[in-house]
Amino acid sequence: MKIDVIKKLKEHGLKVTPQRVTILNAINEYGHANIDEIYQKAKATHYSMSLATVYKNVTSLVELNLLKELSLNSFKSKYEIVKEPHSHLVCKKCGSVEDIELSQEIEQNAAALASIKDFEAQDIEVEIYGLCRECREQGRV
Amino acid sequence: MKIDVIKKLKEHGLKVTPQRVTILNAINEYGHANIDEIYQKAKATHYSMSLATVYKNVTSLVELNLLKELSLNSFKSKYEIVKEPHSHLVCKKCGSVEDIELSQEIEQNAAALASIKDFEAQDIEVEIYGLCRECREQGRV
DNA sequence: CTGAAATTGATAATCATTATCAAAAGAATA
DNA sequence: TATTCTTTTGATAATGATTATCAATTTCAG
Ligand SMILES: [Mn+2]
Ligand SMILES: [Mn+2]
Ligand SMILES: [Zn+2]
Ligand SMILES: [Zn+2]
Repeated sequence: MKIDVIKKLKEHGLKVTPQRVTILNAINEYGHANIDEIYQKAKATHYSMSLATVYKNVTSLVELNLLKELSLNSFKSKYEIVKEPHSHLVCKKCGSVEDIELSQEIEQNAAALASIKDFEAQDIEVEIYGLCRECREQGRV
Repeated sequence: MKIDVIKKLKEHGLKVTPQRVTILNAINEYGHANIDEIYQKAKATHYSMSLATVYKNVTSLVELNLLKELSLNSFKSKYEIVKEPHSHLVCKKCGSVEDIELSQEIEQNAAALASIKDFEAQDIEVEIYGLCRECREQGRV
């Protein structure tokens, strides 16, 4: 899936720097990537890329809601480009993350329960932890 | 809710030390607590408690599935005593965590979707992020 | 009770993230 | 295109969080 990164940056009032474009493209290629993965891939394209620049940009892009952070048990947070709401399959062994679309009933059920508790629900995170096919096949338990 | 901590420890083959008992009681009182909260409360009961001891015990208790870790966006992980599966309301402002019981449809829906992707689902995490009543009332946006 | 094995507390080492700041680059404007 | 103002970057220092180390202490099975 191709993303018009430059347009996205302008929409959010951020200057279009080659570093930012590279970082967003790196995340987009991975689908879901942690800071180190982003840094490594971005560095391959843009040699002078600094780790501090990756941190700073990822943080501000999350605040601007252009990136979404996935806080995972046992692994460093992964980041993805914000798109339609969806859920994730997370492998406990290798940490891989895959998108899935959970039915909308859940969102509704969740929103209803939240309001009963007088809680203003804003977004729902669903992560299914388990083992991916590759890890099961390789007997990595 | 009272928990028989000593019994739990023995069941999991861990030695019953006053530090462990204190740590588990601290978590139980909070319901959901991060490392620092556990440390502070435990220290109040057991003066010589070391932060390293809290880290070591929490880590091993999570591995033994006696504690569950909640990895949250923007806040340090919180820990809770493992009980029946349930979901959480997480306030983006104050970080408070409250239990809710989502319908079982979700578990089933999730398990079904996971198997389609050839993924062996083990446990599901649902966090609803938003604003708690207290934070809304105090106009903390 | 004893003694082997596990645990603890103190703290050093390591790893992750944020802060600092001078130099470089983006973009608005003339 | 040149000027200027502001943001961003890269290098690295500072801070914060977590893990490792290890001698002393404690648990608990026998
Ligand atoms: Mn995703
Ligand atoms: Mn809970
Ligand atoms: Zn895997
Ligand atoms: Zn709140």
